[in-house]
Amino acid sequence: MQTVVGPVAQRSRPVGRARSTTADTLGRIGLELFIQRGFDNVTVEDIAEAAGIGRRTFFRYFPSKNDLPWGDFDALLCSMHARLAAVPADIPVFDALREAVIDFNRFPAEEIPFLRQRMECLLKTPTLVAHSALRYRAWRQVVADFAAERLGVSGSSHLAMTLGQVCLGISLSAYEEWLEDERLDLAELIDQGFCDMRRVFAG
Amino acid sequence: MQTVVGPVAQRSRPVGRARSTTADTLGRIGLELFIQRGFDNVTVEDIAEAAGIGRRTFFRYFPSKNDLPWGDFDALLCSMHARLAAVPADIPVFDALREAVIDFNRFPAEEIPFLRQRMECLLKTPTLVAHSALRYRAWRQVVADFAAERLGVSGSSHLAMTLGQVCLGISLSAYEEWLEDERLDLAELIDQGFCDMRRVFAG
DNA sequence: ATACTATTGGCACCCGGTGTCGATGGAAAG
DNA sequence: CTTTCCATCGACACCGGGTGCCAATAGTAT
Repeated sequence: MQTVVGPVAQRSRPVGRARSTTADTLGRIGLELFIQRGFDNVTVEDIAEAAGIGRRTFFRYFPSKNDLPWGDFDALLCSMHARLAAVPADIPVFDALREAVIDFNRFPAEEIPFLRQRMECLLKTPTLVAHSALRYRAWRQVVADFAAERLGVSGSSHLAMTLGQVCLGISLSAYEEWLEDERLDLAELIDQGFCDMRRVFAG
Repeated sequence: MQTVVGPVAQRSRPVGRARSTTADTLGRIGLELFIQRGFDNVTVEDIAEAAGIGRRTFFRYFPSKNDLPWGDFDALLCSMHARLAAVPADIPVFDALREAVIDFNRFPAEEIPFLRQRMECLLKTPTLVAHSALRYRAWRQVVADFAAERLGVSGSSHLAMTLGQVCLGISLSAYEEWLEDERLDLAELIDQGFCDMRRVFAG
């Protein structure tokens, strides 16, 4: 289940022709174009041309045009996994999830403007909204596995999977709200989402 | 935001050439093929041929191949809206949502086998999982609008949108579990999802 | 018979994505 | 320096989904 890499992963073996670019630079070039012209108004050929490579080669760095904006999703998954693992064992599950999700979505101030653009692209382009559903699946599983362990159930149990779905829902809702107003703070919105759900669900 | 219709909607005006099929029959023919051969192994041309129409005409009944399996989604939306409206005003929001979501997903026994096949197709075909994300948006909004009214906030407020996301998450999780075991009851799974979330979130 | 009109379906075309295969260019071995 | 090796590259052909265009079709109304 590889996300983004480049031909045959990055073995440091220096044999064969050198790669002509990296997934990272290709990703930046593509995202730049998406932000400027809109995802649907940029063809893969446009990106390839801007990067000075062939159209065919693009698909050796990204499995699809849709996969470009998320970049290295596996890294995000690892990040989320790490946040969850870092939560002390004596914290209740609700708080553990809340803390981890908030922490996962904390970014240094200088990255915020770029994050806004990236998420604007990801959450307002129908094609990408759809495609992202496939990526979210893996993220939910990371949450589900954690919740399962804490609650003493299987990682594929209904309870664990539902918690994964709910955490994702709270995150997405926070992002959508966040995109509506420059002044809002993402972490606060996520926290508010968790607390709102606690309030409504507790009656 | 039309989903499925057919050329120029169904005005009963009997002028011009008669339509050669309906979205409903076309949908049944297509779904049958998807279930038999798998979504990715059926081309639009296959469906058109099986229905005795041209490929071009298919796209006048469904905006895309992906839209076929959901059928008349607007009808589902209306159904969900009706369930929510039918819940007495003195019921707490949590219970109102739970009741409505459960009721929305209640089907007569004879439809269950077919529903299983349809949902199997919708939830296990990556292309359709992705595309469905676009449809879910409208469903969540129906939930959000209801929650907003009950809670005295705007339909686009963060709280209302989050409740929409969470209800959807609980539903999807229940469906995935349901598909794993023939003997499970969908309504019970959804109920369990709501109660589990109440339990975990209340601490 | 004629006029009118919505639907149809064929055609050309765009774009994303894939299989194939020869060309490329760089490191290591002779 | 030349040869060998080989991963990457890029061109080409091809497939399938989706769209604009337009003439042909098949009904009703006059």
